[in-house]
Amino acid sequence: MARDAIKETRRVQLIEATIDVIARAGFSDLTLAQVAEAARLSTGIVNFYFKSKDALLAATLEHMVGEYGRYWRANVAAAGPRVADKLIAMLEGDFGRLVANRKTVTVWYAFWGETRWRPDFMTLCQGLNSAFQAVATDLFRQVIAETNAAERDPALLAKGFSAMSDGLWLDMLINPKETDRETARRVMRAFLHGLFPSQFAADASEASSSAA
Amino acid sequence: MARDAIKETRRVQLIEATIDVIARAGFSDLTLAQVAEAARLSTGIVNFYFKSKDALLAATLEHMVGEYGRYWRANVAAAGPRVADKLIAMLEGDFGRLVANRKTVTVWYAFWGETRWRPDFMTLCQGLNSAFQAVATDLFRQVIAETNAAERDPALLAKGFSAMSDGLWLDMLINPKETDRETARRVMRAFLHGLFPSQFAADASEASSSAA
DNA sequence: ATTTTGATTGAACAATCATTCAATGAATGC
DNA sequence: GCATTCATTGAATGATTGTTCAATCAAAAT
Repeated sequence: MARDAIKETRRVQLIEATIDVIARAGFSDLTLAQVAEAARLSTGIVNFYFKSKDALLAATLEHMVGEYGRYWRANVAAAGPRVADKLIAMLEGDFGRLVANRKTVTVWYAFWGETRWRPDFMTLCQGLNSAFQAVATDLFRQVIAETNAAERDPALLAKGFSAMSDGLWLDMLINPKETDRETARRVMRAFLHGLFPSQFAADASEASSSAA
Repeated sequence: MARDAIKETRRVQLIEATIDVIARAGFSDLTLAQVAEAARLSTGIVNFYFKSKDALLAATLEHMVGEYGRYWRANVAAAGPRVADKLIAMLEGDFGRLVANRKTVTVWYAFWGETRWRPDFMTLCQGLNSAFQAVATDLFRQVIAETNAAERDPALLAKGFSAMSDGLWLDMLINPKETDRETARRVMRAFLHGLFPSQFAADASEASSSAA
């Protein structure tokens, strides 16, 4: 492999190994030896490519934030033509296979659990959250305008929308038997339909899970 | 102090010290020496009252689950007379000073971040979640009956309600300047009012925060 | 072909920390 | 009072692990 291509290859290789190890062993049991082994490299390698274990973890979160950010932005951009379709795209993205799988959600919650004590983590999460909510707020603003529902507050709705998504991920983690991707999608759609029945279709199968 | 009273006193003392240390240092930096110091006892003490560090952490989560469980059940029981008032009580409880403060929310997320790899944590969180959602489902069922909204699914609404609450806690952690207790309450009320305008009052100040 | 540069290894080091335990001291039972 | 029980201490231990670095190996440059 060419020398100048190696550096980035190794960085990504180690970051992906880190994600694997977090998913398998958790944050508090993660060791650099495990990361190196998952990357099929030797133990000293991490400190060659990253200043420290903390730096590796920060780079890993940065990687995840970047990937997720590109993902949902692309989803919104591709959706349409109605504004409601863009909000649906955000919802569907959040509960699509690519991100709403057990491994990815596990790792997100591992990072969120540690964010409080790592300013660099905090900054990354804030950026992600703010951007997501800002776009959602703008979309809700347009839906509100279209439905002449001026009494509704788009920022509050966006916050609730975003928060419900994160909370449902937790539910998927803790109660996987009761909350899967499809159920989570239905929950989100139920709220959107309830708030703006003219913009968001009722889920035909909505009432079918009320056996609980 | 009487000998038989000491055991329980020390247990609680150590558990509360553990909560303090988690809040201050985080899960991954928590050491038994710190816990002992916070409890103003000596280093060996934890292994006298708890089988291991893991056992201490499990007992700490159990303590928090117990306290929170008694708290929201008491709130629901005391609220009324309308069904809607009981749901409002759940919401107000979740964003009252006692639980929706920075320290408590921090520690909850620290535990959730680790839950995935600790079956005992998982079981405790599942029980809490299930009970909360079961009661919320029952309350939504009654609200649906009162409003002749048979097309609504109470279980889905309860899941969304509960998830939004957890997600807003995360927002309070990550973005404390944009999301405080009062904002979170408004978010929750906005959704309830939007879904069942006849049962949940519109927040007079709802539209005042849309400057963002 | 030879030299130089830089990636990679893995053993060694130093620090941290959960756990153990012999010693201490205070409360309880007699 | 005396003996006994048991809570508590804090130093010692052993295991784990992040980090360093001298040695090795392969690619690039001359």
